[in-house]
Amino acid sequence: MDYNYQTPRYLHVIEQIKTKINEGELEPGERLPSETEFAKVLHVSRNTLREALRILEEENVIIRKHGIGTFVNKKPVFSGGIEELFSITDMIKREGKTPGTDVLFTGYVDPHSDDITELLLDKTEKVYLVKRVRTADQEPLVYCIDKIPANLLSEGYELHGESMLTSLHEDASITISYAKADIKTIGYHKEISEILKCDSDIPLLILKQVHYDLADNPVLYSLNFFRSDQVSFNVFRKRIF
Amino acid sequence: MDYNYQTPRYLHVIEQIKTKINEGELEPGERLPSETEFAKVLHVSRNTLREALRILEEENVIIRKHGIGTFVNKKPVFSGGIEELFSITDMIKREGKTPGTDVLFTGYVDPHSDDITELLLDKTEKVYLVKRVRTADQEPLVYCIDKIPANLLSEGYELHGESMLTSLHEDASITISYAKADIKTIGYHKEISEILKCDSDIPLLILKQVHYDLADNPVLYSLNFFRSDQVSFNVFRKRIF
DNA sequence: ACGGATTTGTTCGTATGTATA
DNA sequence: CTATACATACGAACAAATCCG
Repeated sequence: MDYNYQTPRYLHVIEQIKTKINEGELEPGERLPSETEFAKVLHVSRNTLREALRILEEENVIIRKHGIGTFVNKKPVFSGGIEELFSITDMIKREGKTPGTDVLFTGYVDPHSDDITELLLDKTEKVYLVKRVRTADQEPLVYCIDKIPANLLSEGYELHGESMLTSLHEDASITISYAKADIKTIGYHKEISEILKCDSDIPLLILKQVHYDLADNPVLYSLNFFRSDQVSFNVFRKRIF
Repeated sequence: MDYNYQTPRYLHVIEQIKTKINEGELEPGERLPSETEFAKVLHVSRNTLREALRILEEENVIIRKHGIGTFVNKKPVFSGGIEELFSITDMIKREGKTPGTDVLFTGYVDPHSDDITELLLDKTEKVYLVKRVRTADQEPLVYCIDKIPANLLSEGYELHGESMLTSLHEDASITISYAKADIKTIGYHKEISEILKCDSDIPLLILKQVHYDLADNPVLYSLNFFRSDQVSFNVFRKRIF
């Protein structure tokens, strides 16, 4: 056998499989031929095919199930048109999944330096802090930290329901009109990655937001840590001449 | 000494230092007191201070120089108001840095399956491929892959200058009016991370864009891999009721 | 409840091309 | 040029999970 490594064979296999998916020969959810069979069809060894499948699984194109088979992924990647401010609850519903919430902490705490800067606080003002994990079909999707200046809330305020935006509107008469968002990423966070059941090689997408009410006062500072294998953000960018 | 481990002491130290920076007591570029001196001021051991400094360095808040001192970082983080479509050249200039480009490859190649999908190509149509590293003050900032359908370009087209948007406009009479962008992240890419001189623990921010001309035809498919310690994206999000 | 068939997961051995010192 | 390490490719055997009669 004469080899030609200018482009490795498994990359060709990846291209072939992706093409089959794009052309509809393989449809989302459909099972691929078994590895031995598929290897014959593609004229490569089972190992080479497996190397291609390994990468495609990493890219979330396929899902492999031990003892059952390999399937084309249903593109479940959450994706928001980010210019529109929506709640995470809505984002999950929009994908046809069921949103859930694990509340990890609620209470009034001293503000950090970032909080003071972003929410224009006094050092003496407390903030109402909520830490939650939001799930889609029981799977953890995003870790949320929300902070609200205590003086904007009535004494016994507690978050009700799942959506912070809705709860603030209905229970605290605070209407959020826009937010300034900052999108960043970190590789691994020993606490948060664990909570989201993320491997160390899956980075986290961070959405750091300051929300403003109708009078342009900052009322909610939130940090959302998304599993980056589940989420991407869309933006429509207009050219300004 | 009675200890209180509900929150570790170095976290308090981090807060104190960040507060000093936010309040202007420590200005960007300024040198911090020496570690021994600073430790006395903050009433912690030098070890505790060093743990705090280690984390602040990781967060790009300070820079430590062996034998010289510790300095407040100049917040050189590139940050784009992403709804506005600008060239990377402009983005770098806006930060007051000098843009540079290392061209790694230009030429006509067969399209991949993604290219065919995004640019609505035939399998037979070639694409003009450009791979570049864009630098700011000589430091690599972003790895760019740009693809243009060959049939949109005249025979001898070559990219001139630094900005793809400008070159397309002036040399190929193609005017880009908007783009659909997708923001993702990956943890490590053995080829690209190396080119950008990224450690394995610095993830890459990916801006995947399809650019359209005035007649809504897709004309440019580009992938930008940013060093995530240098870049974040801003978005202004409006609430839609 | 059991066993056999199917399928993916794991590991070994061998060989060849590529890159580096 | 040689030596070495590494990536790529193939084949084969067995383990583990699943399904079905």
